Amino acid sequence: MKSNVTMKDIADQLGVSSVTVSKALNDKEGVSVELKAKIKQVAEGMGYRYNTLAKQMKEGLTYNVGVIIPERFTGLTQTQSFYLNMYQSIAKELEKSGYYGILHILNRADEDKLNLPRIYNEKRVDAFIFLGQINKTYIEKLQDVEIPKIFLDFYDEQADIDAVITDNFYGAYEMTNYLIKHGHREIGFVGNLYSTSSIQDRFLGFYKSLLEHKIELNYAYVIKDRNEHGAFIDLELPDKLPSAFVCNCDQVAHHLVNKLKVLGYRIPEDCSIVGFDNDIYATITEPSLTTIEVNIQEMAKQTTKSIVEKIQNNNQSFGRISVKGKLIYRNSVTKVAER
Amino acid sequence: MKSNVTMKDIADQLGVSSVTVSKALNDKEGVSVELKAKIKQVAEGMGYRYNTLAKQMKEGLTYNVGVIIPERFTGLTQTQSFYLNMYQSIAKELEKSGYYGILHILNRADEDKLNLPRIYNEKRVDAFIFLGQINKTYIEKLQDVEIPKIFLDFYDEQADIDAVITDNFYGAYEMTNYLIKHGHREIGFVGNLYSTSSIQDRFLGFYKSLLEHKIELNYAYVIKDRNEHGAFIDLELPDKLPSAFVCNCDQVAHHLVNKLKVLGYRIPEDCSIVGFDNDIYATITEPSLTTIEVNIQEMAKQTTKSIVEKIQNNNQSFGRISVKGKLIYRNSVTKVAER
DNA sequence: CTGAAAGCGCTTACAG
DNA sequence: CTGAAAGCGCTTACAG
Repeated sequence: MKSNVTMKDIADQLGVSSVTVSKALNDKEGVSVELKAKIKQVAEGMGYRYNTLAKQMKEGLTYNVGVIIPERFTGLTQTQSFYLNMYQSIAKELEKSGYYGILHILNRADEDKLNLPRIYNEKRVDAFIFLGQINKTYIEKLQDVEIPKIFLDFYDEQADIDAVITDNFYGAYEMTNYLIKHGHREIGFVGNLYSTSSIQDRFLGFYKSLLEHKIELNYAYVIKDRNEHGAFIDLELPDKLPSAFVCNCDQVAHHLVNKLKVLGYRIPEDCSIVGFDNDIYATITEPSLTTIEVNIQEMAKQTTKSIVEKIQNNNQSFGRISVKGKLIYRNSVTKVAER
Repeated sequence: MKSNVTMKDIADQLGVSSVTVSKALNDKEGVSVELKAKIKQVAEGMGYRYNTLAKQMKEGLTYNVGVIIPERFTGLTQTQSFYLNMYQSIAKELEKSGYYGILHILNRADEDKLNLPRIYNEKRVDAFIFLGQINKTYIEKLQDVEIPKIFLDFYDEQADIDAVITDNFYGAYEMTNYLIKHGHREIGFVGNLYSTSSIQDRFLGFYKSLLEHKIELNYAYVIKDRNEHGAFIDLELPDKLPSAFVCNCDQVAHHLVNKLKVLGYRIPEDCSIVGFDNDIYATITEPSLTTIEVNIQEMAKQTTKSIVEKIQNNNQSFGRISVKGKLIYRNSVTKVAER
């Protein structure tokens, strides 16, 4: 069980050349069936482990993909398991294709100073997946990056970079339709419209539903949930509450429900509330939240498929892929009360 | 900005040798200050990126560490962000030392069939961190693995493999002391004693506290929380409730609180309950849970430091490192009621 | 201070 | 079917 057994060692053992050993172990043409079997058997016996580095060097490919998550989405504060779950799914999918995902947390300083990850400068990865919205200026800086890259869970219209996103627009649209079907006409939205493209699109889907139903958008009902750094802020409620709120995510819906309960409102009797994401906050909220489930696995699958294709086919562009979510019906919505 | 600029290209550009370029870029001795500056400048100008593969191959080291998490700890079911958080901390720490963490989810089939991860057979990693308890037989199989390895968050007495764990024993001991100080004499424990070493140690810390206070252990108060596959089961409560329960983790404490509330008990007035981990379940439970905070960052730091040392110093052994947790006081404990 | 030579462990043409 | 030669992009002695 020596650790540094090479093909040459196996070759010497059998009195053949290392070329033949290479062919045999890789199941390539040009080795007799018997010799191939013999070689494999000896390799096994000698405890041979294939040295990927040599192949990588020959090809100039690492078979690693960098997955970059901005630090602000990863705080050790309980939340955001969404991104880690996504990373996990990606790691699994990549492995199926013979690739490996290297996680890099992009800290705020590097993001501000436009420092590219070291894994890039050391040629440790063949491509990048950016998971979670990054700064505008950093996105511009990415023009310099000469390997394939994909945005995941956000996109940028300026930069011509392929993206895989959840169908935020349609999800919020469907959700709002659902509320309207329940008689709601005064519906608020909770989220900072200038924070991320996801929130923006969810807002626009919400707005589209209002437009279709000829319901006027009341900006007094649009409530900011976070500051420009993405940190949650205290929710400022309007004097008069709408009969329902569409929240841009479950966590904020959770905050809102708790805040309203403290103020003496009953949910959903006095106010219906819906979330987005179907993360842990959807089920721990009392009442449990009607929400949109993001299809993490499908998103990971699409992302992996696309990035592998880009690596193998000359970085071809595919544009933007929207992965549909699914409406999950729970207990935070009721028919609008007669007033 | 050609992508495949090599040291040779830089050398040719300047009419020097690639050896000199190598020395200059690595800040080694033997290049004049002016030439070094010149070389660095030209490298920058040509968009040179260092090719780590060549160095890796020369050294026979990848500077990658495999982090293995058994699948059962990662289910996409909301929970277990603990392990992913730990992985994230490890990835960060490794990067500080010039290493990168490759996540591999060990699925049940591979675990049962004793298949070693492909990253091992392809020599893609220099060492392994096993995060979360694995099968006994798989642990035995690890004897064959000829690179450094560490167990994280569990250990095995048979296998002589170094481990970093949270101080389960002392944490539960302290917690139980705390309950006893509040007048509790009838205290239950919730957890399957045969499931993991963590649960066992927490139980034993709990038991030590009872012994020290001359309180008899009542097995009717020891409640199983999961089956042998680690899946949670329905909690079977004793006919007469103790005045307090030490739960082996926050999630189970959360279940227990909810179950007792449904049965009409008030927490903590009728029964005090404490958890372990200080994960999201500790704060979402109503009342919030008094618990032990596991120091994820410190554990990640110790693990990384140890594994890097093992890689660099001939796999030297360091035994077992216990990282102390911290008692977090919340609202799920009260003085025992007079009966 | 500078560089020619050899080598890390494979694979890819190409020749026999 | 089998193998000698060259090369992937560096670094490490060693010589000048």
